[in-house]
Amino acid sequence: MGRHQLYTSDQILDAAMDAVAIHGRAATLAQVCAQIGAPSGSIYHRFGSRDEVMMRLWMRSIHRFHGRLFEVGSGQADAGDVLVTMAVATAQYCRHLPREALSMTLFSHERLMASVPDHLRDEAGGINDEFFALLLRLATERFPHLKDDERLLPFVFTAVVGLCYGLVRPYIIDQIPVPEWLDSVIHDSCRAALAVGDTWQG
Amino acid sequence: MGRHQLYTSDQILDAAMDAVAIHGRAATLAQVCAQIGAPSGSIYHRFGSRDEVMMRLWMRSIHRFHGRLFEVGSGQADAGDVLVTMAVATAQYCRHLPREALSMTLFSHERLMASVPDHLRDEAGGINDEFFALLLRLATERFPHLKDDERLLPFVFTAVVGLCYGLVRPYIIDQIPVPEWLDSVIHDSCRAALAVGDTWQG
DNA sequence: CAATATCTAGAACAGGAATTCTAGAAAACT
DNA sequence: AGTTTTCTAGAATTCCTGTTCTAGATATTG
Repeated sequence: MGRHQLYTSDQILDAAMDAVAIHGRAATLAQVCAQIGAPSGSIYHRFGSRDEVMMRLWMRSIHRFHGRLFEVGSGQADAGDVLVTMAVATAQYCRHLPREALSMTLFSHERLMASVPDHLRDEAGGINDEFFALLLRLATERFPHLKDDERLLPFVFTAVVGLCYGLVRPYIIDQIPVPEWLDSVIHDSCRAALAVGDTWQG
Repeated sequence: MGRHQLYTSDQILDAAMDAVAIHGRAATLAQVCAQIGAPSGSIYHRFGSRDEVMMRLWMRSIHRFHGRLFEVGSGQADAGDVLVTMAVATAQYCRHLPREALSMTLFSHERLMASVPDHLRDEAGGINDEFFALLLRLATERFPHLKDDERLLPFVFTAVVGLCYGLVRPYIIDQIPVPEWLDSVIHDSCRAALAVGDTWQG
């Protein structure tokens, strides 16, 4: 019942993604509106605030990205190989979907939780849970001797996601194509980074 | 002649650095003023605009950082070792001076040049020149077979600065201490990243 | 000491952004 | 058809920020 939506939520988020690509992370709601040709009222009817629009965009990008990582990370190969493959896949994902990747750079998870609308706090806070669970499984398989070491998850996250994301980020921000040769750099440096864990005492 | 400065330019930039640490990169001039207890007029008497304050802060941080890298990079050791040492030194610099490091994240060099006050354009545009010259010297020494390859500088910059900076960045942004173990991760992964260049055709 | 230059002080101004509000259009339901 | 619900439309409002402006304080110069 009721009138059909002229602009779906996803279309609005797409517009926000475009606006961010053009005007940077400080993109204005007016700029989002201009991007899709919608009046501000329609957007406020769907989202509670500008912050919520940006937050929803960020969360959608993270979810899609995690979806891709799950595809890669669910393989049955050796855990070490899977981890390296995930790192390379991250680079490829960013190369193919640069605007999605750009949207992921909107917030840092920490600073985010400081100023979230309440009704999004839980959802935003737990956004990494599933992914971290997968990562922890692979990590303990790869580094059984660090099973109870609290550095394990931060370490593996850094070596796989952090390293790759850090290398790709400048290209994403400046909207320059991610060069192909970066893949082999990521592959080798990720493998080397993981190998550091082999020298640690359990 | 004239009255003494109650607030030096450096003090104002320090205040801006604090404001950014507290309120993020969108910190307001009013927040900068509050940080040092100065009225806006005093700041506008020294700097032409808010953008110029932030730009000057960014440039000061970059210069100080480059100064540190020059100390490390001017050693007489093997070029490959020097490059790896520079990467590790970057991490250590960020650990010891996290607010300086945070100020460096204010802009990307690309997006910067889009909206610089004219009288700062030259200075801002050439800020990396000296450092790139050093890097190019080390790069050609380490990879003589890539002397005329245009990928050389981007590649080495990525493997040394980009990789390290990418790994450290999340800690800097979230103002979490950079863990000690990151140094060995950076050391090994930087070395591995550089080794990729050995496989390239000149 | 007068004159001048430099800086501090903070009120006043202008513009823009987020948000709210009211009216109206379009579909679904009875 | 009439009623209700959901959404569009965009003008109006409020708040806040960057910037300007004028007055006054403090040092230097002759």
